[in-house]
Amino acid sequence: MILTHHTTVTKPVRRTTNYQDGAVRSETACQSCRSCQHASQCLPGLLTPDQVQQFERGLQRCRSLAPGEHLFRAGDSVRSLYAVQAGSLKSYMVDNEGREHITSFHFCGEIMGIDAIYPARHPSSCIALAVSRVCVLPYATLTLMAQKIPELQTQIFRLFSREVLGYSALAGDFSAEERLATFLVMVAARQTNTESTDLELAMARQDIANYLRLSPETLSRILARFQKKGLVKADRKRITLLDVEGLAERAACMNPYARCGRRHDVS
Amino acid sequence: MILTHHTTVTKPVRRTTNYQDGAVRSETACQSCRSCQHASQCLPGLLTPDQVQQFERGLQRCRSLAPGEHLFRAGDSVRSLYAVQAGSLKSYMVDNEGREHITSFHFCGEIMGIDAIYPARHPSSCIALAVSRVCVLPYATLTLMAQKIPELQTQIFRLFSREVLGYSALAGDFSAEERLATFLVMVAARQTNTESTDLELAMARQDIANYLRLSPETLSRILARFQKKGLVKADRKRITLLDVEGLAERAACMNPYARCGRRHDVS
DNA sequence: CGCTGGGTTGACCCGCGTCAAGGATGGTGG
DNA sequence: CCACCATCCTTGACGCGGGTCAACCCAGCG
Repeated sequence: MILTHHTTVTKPVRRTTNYQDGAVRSETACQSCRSCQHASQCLPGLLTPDQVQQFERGLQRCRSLAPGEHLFRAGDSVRSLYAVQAGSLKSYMVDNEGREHITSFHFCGEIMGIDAIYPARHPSSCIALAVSRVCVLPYATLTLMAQKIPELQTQIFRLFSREVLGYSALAGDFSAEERLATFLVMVAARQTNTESTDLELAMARQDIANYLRLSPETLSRILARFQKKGLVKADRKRITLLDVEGLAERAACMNPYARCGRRHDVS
Repeated sequence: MILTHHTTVTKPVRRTTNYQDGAVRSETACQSCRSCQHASQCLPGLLTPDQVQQFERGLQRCRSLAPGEHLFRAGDSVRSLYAVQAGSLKSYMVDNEGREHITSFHFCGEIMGIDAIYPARHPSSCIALAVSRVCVLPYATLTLMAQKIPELQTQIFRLFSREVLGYSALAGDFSAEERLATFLVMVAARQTNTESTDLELAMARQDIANYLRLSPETLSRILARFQKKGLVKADRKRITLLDVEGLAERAACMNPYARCGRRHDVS
């Protein structure tokens, strides 16, 4: 599965717009959800073809980003949520010590900006890791449509829930090895349209380490250990999961995308 | 601010119901949202009095829980979400090593069960820390009402967003001291109806430590350190924040409930 | 070529966990 | 009312996992 800019990012009629903030952004007419291979994991996931059409009428714009380009920055007011159509991005916050904390990565079919709704401002910044394209989902339009299309509302709830779930998987007190294993298994599970265990990660080791609360050195060492044990094969940004079962074991089964679902009791 | 069972938990007409699973639960007619002091932080937050009345008609039941009683368990299917009306609860997951991981605490006015929507089963268990009462929000009813009352839908989105926000605050790579400071400041901020910095925590040190990914011993030591520095006064479960400003500094300003909102840029 | 920036590896060290002992508190029964 | 016990919390001694620092490697690129 390809996550980097090698993903087919077709570029339809482009126009540039001058925004209030002085930025010049490249936006294009929106791709049809019906032709989008990630639609089933995304907002239109539960909609009938008619409803998809109705949904699409509300979405006018997409936005293309170069690697390193910001989609939004912490402090920006929320006009829109965004869905990843191609490429991948990361959200991060900078604390008052100046340290960067990556809070999540965003892959195809995932929604960005959910954390901004409550405070009405983006608490985190979002930046493209590779050439990416995102669907712009004006928040006002989105809520209106969710009002009219029950299945859309349902799917929004589901995707918000998925977001919460993603956080809780790595929130616990796990060892470095467990966190990395969880990360690998989860990223593989989040790939749409493929059961492939061949990951082409767009982010740098540094970013993965930061996200997993590890130093790059530790990440490197553990990856080497996994490789020695035959769990993965890592060649720069291409990581192949050779033993998903073994990784899932090490992940302490905290991957909510593949949760076993059995009951756990505690006194 | 009182978080334990000392909170006034009035007990209206009670009835017991035999459920499919064999459990006998104590449920009572629902308290009116209009008489609930946490309503403004909760689902009815944005509703007009008329809409609140409409909303209340959809909610029939409350449920009372004794300390240590489960509201739901991991693996249960989702019939309802829940709102905390009195008391406090914790959500936890047990990994396949048998270790418990507390994913969040729930205080008055907060919604529980959000993480269960996507997988349609509860990934986590939820247990009362003190005598508590929760409003039962049948999921089907809730979505229907959100369809009819736009402001309710908006508030649901906001509260889901708040949930995401809560996770991201502690997700980063922070020191033990920073995490504890963040926790204290956030818990204080989450108290409804009071600006008090006097917390009566319902959970044991053990639980706080687990939630913060610390050993109880480390938690104890850091609390002692904070006390020595005059930041807090801790007497068993009663913790008084003496220097919120100083705590917020140490929290690395990652408290999303009191976020400064200034722009942070990274290369 | 040499430069640059990311990735890896090794040596060392520190923060926090672990283990163990010793309080404090509260519940229970006599 | 006190004796007893269980549970929770605190404190100290020590060890380990993972961070830090530094050197080196390696690919890509001008």
